[in-house]
Amino acid sequence: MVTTTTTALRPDEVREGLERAGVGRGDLVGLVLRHGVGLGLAARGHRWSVAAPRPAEVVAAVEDALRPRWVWWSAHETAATVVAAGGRVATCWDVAAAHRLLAGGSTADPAQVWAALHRLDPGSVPRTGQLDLLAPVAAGSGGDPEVPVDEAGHLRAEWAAGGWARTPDRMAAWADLVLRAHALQDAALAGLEVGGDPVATARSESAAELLCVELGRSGLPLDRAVAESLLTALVGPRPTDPAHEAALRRARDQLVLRHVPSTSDHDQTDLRNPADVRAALAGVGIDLPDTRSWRLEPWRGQHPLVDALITWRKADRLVTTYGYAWLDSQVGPDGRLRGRWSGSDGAAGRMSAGAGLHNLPAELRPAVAAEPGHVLVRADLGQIEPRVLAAVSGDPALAAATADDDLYLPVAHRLGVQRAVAKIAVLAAMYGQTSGTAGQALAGLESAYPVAMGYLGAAYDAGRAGRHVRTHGGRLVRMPVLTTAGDEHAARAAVNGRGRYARNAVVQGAAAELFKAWAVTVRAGAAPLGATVVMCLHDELLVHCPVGRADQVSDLLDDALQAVGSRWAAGRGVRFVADISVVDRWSDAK
DNA sequence: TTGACCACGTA
DNA sequence: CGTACGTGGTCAAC
Repeated sequence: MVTTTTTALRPDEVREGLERAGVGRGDLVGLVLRHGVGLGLAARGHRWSVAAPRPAEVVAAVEDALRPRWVWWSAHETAATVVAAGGRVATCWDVAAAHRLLAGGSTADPAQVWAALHRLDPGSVPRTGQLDLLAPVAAGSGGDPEVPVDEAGHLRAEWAAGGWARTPDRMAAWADLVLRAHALQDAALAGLEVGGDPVATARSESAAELLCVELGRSGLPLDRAVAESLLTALVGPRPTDPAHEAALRRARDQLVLRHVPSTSDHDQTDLRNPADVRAALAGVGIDLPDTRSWRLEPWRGQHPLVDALITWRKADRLVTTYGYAWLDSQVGPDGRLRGRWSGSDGAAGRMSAGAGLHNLPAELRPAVAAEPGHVLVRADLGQIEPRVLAAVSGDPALAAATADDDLYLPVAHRLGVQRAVAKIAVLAAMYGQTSGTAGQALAGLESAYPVAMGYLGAAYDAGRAGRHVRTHGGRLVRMPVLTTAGDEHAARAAVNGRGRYARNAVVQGAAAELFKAWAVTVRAGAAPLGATVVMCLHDELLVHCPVGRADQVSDLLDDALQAVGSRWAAGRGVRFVADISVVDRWSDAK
């Protein structure tokens, strides 16, 4: 292996070096960088270290000329610098994302990943305290501190804590390490036995992490004036100062409290305290185990307190979570709502987002609007979970049903039941519902779609037994270790709960993989159209684009789905459908 | 200050 | 006795 380390290269010299090493489109290039310092690169047995205050410019030069697959420890760390500088790269490998796929869970820092790839005990990963940071050289655990791997085979804590950027040689070595991590991950993923293609999943998940960085930076376009007027209509005027805010709050509370009988201590009733609310309800003869809205709903009209309370809850929710404070803190001066995006939070690997992006109440959605000269192209996957079940289980009968735009119609026909009954039964099967009216049709499902039901049953059994499961694309979903409570009944419920969790995870997780593959394919095709993905919501995509590109973006959304679907579920004969519409406001669609 | 619980919005 | 997430409220234990 030839190894060269050079410092103080210009961007074009770096590109030339990579070209001479034979790096072309899609070839792997390990990348680490630190803004204000420089970057390390590694490819094909070579390493480079570049002193550059704006390393993103070097990345951009290489991207434009060579379009490699960038390999980084994590997009959130490395790509953030590139994206912040306005840069854009096409493809990548995110070691942290690949690790979460391989090993489950959410922790994926370099030292943990390295340990897992070398089958070292995660608990033995060397850690550095603050004192060690002050004396970095002393923190090593044997051997040459300029070698990133210690004698036990772990990454050195001092390197992992940021010391990798201390010298040019270290940056080059750190870039070389990330390439080695990739090679081990690639081999491990290729060896998994699942229905899908784990290496392809890792690539898709990597791009999704990159998309998350971009989503966090670009944000969701919001019409501030509309948001402002919606809030005024829903929760009242904008408070002028804290005293005014408190007065408005007391006035809102009073609309409920006046219905609390004076026999009880209604001055003491705190509407935000469920125990107080429960006591107040008891005072008017309504004794409930809790005060959840669905529990209150049947009592609507029985006593004015209940009605006032339900109304108050809704408004208070909006004021506290999506009120003017939210608008002021989360929406930038450019009218963009920015949240922190995560590519695979939680167990099943769905995307998640902060700043209320994923639970924006329907009432506020009219405020999500395209900018002047632009439109939003909205697309949501139809009946995604049963279609995914057909794909991952390989059930030919259920796959045949996906030929229909409405999958529940052929299922209902086959079971000899109404569509509504069929739908409930299918959902019940996927989510593990045991109570309710699905019983009869559920039995029909077992005989009509034995492969699909067997797939769900196997996941359920694995979950109950505490065995981890893998999704179609290869994600490990870990089963929690149950705390052995003394109560026999509670223990049984916990075991069954874990079974439902696993049953749901293999469907929800696979759907998340398909969705992300779709989203990143759209991302790739959107760029040349001047379009950007601005929202991902489990089965729904919002793309912001110039008015004149709307038709092309619509086609892109459908084409991408067909391409991804046939690759992701090759040979399974499953059809995926999307409802696509061009709108000015998010709320205009459906 | 932190973690538990409640409650509720989205899929 | 469908699952998942994020957020913000109160309360009890620090």
